Amino acid sequence: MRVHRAKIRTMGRRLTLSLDAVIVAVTADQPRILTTRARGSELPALPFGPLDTDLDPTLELGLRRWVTTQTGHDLGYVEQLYTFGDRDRRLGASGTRLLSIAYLGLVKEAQPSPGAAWLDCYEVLPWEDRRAGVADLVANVLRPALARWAGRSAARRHRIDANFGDRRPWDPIRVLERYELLYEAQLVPEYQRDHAGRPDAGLQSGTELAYDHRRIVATALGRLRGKLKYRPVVFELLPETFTLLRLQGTVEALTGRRLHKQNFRRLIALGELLEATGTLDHPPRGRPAELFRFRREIVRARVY
Amino acid sequence: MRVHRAKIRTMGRRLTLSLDAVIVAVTADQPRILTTRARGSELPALPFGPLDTDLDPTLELGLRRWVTTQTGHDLGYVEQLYTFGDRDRRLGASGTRLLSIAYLGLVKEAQPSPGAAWLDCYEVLPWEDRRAGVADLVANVLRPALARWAGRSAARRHRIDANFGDRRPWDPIRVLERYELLYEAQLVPEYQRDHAGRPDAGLQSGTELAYDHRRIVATALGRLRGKLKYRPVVFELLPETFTLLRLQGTVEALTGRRLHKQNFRRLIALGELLEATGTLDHPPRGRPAELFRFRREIVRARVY
DNA sequence: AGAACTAATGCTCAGTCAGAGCATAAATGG
DNA sequence: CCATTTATGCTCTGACTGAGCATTAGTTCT
Repeated sequence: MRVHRAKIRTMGRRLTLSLDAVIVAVTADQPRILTTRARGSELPALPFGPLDTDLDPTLELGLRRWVTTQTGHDLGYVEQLYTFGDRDRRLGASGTRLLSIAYLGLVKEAQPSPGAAWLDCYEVLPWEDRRAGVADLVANVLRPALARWAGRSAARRHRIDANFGDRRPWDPIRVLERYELLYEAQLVPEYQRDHAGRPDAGLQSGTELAYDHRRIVATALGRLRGKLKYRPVVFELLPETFTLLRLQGTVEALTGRRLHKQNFRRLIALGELLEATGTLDHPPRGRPAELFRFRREIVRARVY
Repeated sequence: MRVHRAKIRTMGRRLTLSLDAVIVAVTADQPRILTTRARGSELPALPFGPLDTDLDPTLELGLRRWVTTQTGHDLGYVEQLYTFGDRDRRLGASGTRLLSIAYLGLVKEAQPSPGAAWLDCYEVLPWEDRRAGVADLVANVLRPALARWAGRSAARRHRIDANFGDRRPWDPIRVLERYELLYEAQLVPEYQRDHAGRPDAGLQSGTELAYDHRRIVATALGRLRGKLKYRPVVFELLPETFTLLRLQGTVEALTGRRLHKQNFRRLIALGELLEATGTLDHPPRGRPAELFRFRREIVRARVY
């Protein structure tokens, strides 16, 4: 099979087109993303593939095709995220300008795939996990560093307060905004983009990804958190049957927040999206929980 | 100035890259979009321009550049919408495959521009305007036609009910879903895409746009309606000072729904986004209203 | 000046929903 | 039987929303 890699040509200068994938799974109440070791780079990178103009009638089908062939994963839910095309984006050290159409894909299981590895989402964006309260990283590292960056600027202080302050309720959706603030404050470096300087030495603000892939992951997480509220996409990440606790744990993993158990169940009961199977799940200890199934036939608005 | 049009080349086959713009203004409580008469086509089309890989460091700046030079409009708020790249998308009758990165742009005034014309948004998507209740078009034309299309299919009936039924509350956000349902039911034709047949003769379901531009407009309207809820983007469409009624009228124009006047003002009063100017607006008749100003310095969540 | 008109503005009330907590039931292993 | 673990039922409160009633403040017409 001959794959036709799309190339963009501009008066002799070339652009390369790629379909990037943020493939998300949740294992043991921990969101993970699929990464590859790009050749040449020591940093993990998102998997990407070319658009084959002959094989792929649509962009999304192109993405599904190469993800299936390259990683063996079958994407359930797929959604286009954003198209990245800044001039700084290049493939190699002196490669062509790179245009990436990024997609979010959800998969059920976290089987390891050859040449790829699952990376904990909150290793990449540690400040986004608030399940155990405000992370130490935020309180002890990021806030002081941000305050240093802000100096006397009222605008900067205000922005920091809006994004990382304790006074306002923390909005899980605003992943990208928080990331961009940290980026501007030079606390999260990006390949080829941090002309303004390297981050503070010794400042460990999460695992770095190749290129601007951490930014893409931030976009994906924000979008996914937004979708959760009004679309039943969690079930794409869960097996056929599951307990309510596991469902709650998965939602918590994605939103990065703890939920009130009883209220969560109340919400579930109100929407009629689940049906009990009658079977029980037997954990090593404690009272067994009933297994539920997602009623795919009901596609209703307002889920969670 | 030499403009470098980006071309995508794939093993000899070319793709063309374009930056499409849905430029929205609101005049007299009516949302409008900027359209051009594309050469060769008798249908109005969205304006689009090339990415100049030399001039444009980012895609968004590329869009801003050509919109400013071609239409004379200065875009305030700009947001990337979606990248369209289906195989069927072509420029001319036998042109190259077209990859379009679509943007939404908001402008304050609706000055006419040379070679372009403002087109009423609800001429393109008439079923989206519910300010005067459910439009006649929906009740008398679309619903019967959809029912005919559904036949005995329970799934289709269910989808119709979810999108155009009266039983559920109508969700302004879901513009694209409604459009896609109508498209599948062959009630809104798309250039080069409606292989399955032309729409019912005599069925007037809004003004047709060239290519799949009506779909892009639907994407834009849905996104804009979504943004309104949690970002103060309305003010990009309003002059420096405005009355509360005008603000409400603009929001109503965009969401396609009437709002309760007193409740709207209550909401405005709660968020502290506006400040009174002390000046009064003197309409031809009736009590004058106070003019307000958007406090740009406050960028808070949850607005209107 | 007074009436008619237009729109701004103030206030209340009921319903819905989210957050938080109290209490109890059911199953398991020791 | 008891401790442990988790499921499950129920209540209370405050915030917000949708809807309506009532009044006020300017303008224009007569």
